Amino acid sequence: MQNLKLYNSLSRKKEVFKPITEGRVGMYVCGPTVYGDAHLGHARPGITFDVVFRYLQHLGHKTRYVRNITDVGHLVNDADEGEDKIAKKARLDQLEPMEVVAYYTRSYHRDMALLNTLPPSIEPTATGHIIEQIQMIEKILTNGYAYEVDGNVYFDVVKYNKDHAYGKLSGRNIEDMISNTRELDGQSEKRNSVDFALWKKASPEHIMRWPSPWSEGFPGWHLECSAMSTKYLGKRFDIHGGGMDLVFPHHEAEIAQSCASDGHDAVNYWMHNNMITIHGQKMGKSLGNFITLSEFFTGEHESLDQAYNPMTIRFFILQAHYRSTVDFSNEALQAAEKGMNKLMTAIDTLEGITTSNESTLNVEDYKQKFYDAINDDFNSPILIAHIFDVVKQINSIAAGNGSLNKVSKNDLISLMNDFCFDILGLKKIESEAEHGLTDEIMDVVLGLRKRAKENQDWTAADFIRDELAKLNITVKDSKDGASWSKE
RNA sequence: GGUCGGAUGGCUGAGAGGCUUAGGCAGCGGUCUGCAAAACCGUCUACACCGGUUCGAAUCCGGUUCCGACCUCCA
Repeated sequence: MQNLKLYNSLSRKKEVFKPITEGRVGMYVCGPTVYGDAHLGHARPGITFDVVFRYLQHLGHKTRYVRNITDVGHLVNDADEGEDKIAKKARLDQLEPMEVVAYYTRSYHRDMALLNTLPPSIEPTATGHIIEQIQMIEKILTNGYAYEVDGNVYFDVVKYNKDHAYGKLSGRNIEDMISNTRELDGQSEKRNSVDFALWKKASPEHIMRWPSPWSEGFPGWHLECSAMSTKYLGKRFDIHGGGMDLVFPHHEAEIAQSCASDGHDAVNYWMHNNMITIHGQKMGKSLGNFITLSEFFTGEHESLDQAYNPMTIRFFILQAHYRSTVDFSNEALQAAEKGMNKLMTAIDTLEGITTSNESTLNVEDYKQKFYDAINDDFNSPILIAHIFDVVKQINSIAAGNGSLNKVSKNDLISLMNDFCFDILGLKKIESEAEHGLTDEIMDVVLGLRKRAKENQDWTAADFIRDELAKLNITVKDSKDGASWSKE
């Protein structure tokens, strides 16, 4: 049994992970608001928690991974009245709100699949859980931690803070917040500036609306995650994840809602991934400095020198620890691309190594190092460093400096498969458009070149290689003959 | 202003009191090769600044400067 430690944002310490129920893990991660194409920033939690999900399963935990799709409820700040982000986008595009939602949900799924993230076990939508949200509001009202004003329901943060600690996740105290929060128009009906909406009455022109005991309207910003995590994972569950930018107010509000409704915290471990930066600044929707994932995949963006394979993006993100920022640059991405190719080539090389009786490589040592790295709060950069030690060993052995016996070779293959493919979720970049005949044609071409070389006709041999290079086909000569690879 | 985090070699990114010169990319020298490519062997550049604690500090403490995140929607 492996001793997994993870950093809990709530305690600000690494803690040994212990599931509430032996052998089973519940994990909730905040998903996207589907009103635009996913950008590089969305890839971070997608990949971070994909590795968590994969590793928990690798350890034998039956894991339920819930990631929501927010298709209602977040308000745009520049609207006079709280206007729904998706409703606004819909009106701009002259579309039905659900049309916008469906379009961007598909786009998100496509990008996440290209990044080789496993689909979550359950992917609930906010609009599909209006009833659950209303029920939760009723419970909070009954418990006295919310109040209604003119069809709107607000969470009473000040009252809640008397009985529970509001702000414990983000390290804030309520007095500072009250004195620091500026008064905005239209908030006068709240008892305190720190209170937040659980239910909002829809203005006449507002498109997305549902009936409720208080008004025709829509649920507040933070409620969906509380309602849906409770529904699918229970009143107590193991891990809640999301981006660091959600710590306040979103996750703080979630804690308050759960506690106000059920009397205790719902989450045992809070995990937060850090941001991706560009020129040292957070890449984000509001700053407008984001590059979408599909732009990365096609290379169609003025800041990009080239197109990047989704696996390059994945590897790039995994080369940094999830709690550190990663700075985007073409240089960094190109370095990741080369490193990734080197790793994949070495895995192919390993399969082809001829075994001998002796083994100069101790697989168990590396196995232990691999597990130690991933167990230490998912330290993927350290894990990758160890993996590259193995890459070096593989290449050394292939070059004749060392040997591998049959058992070690098989162990090493399965170790590399487990960690590179199953846990880190990398996959080989499949060559595009296999026509079936390609291999045969290349055999003919390389056969011609071989004959030219035998005749010492270097001009012809180099011509063939150069022309193939123009098609992004690299020819490598070795003692056993020539091999080729695309891109 | 409040809360929190960061500053590491050409780039990127780990580490967190003494043996990691982490790792990747780039550079340099060599081996191999008809020449390349790949690979192998070897190798250079580092811990923002100033004090302090310690036998010993990139790592702990205090201060300084700079940067970032959150406090409005954000992954």
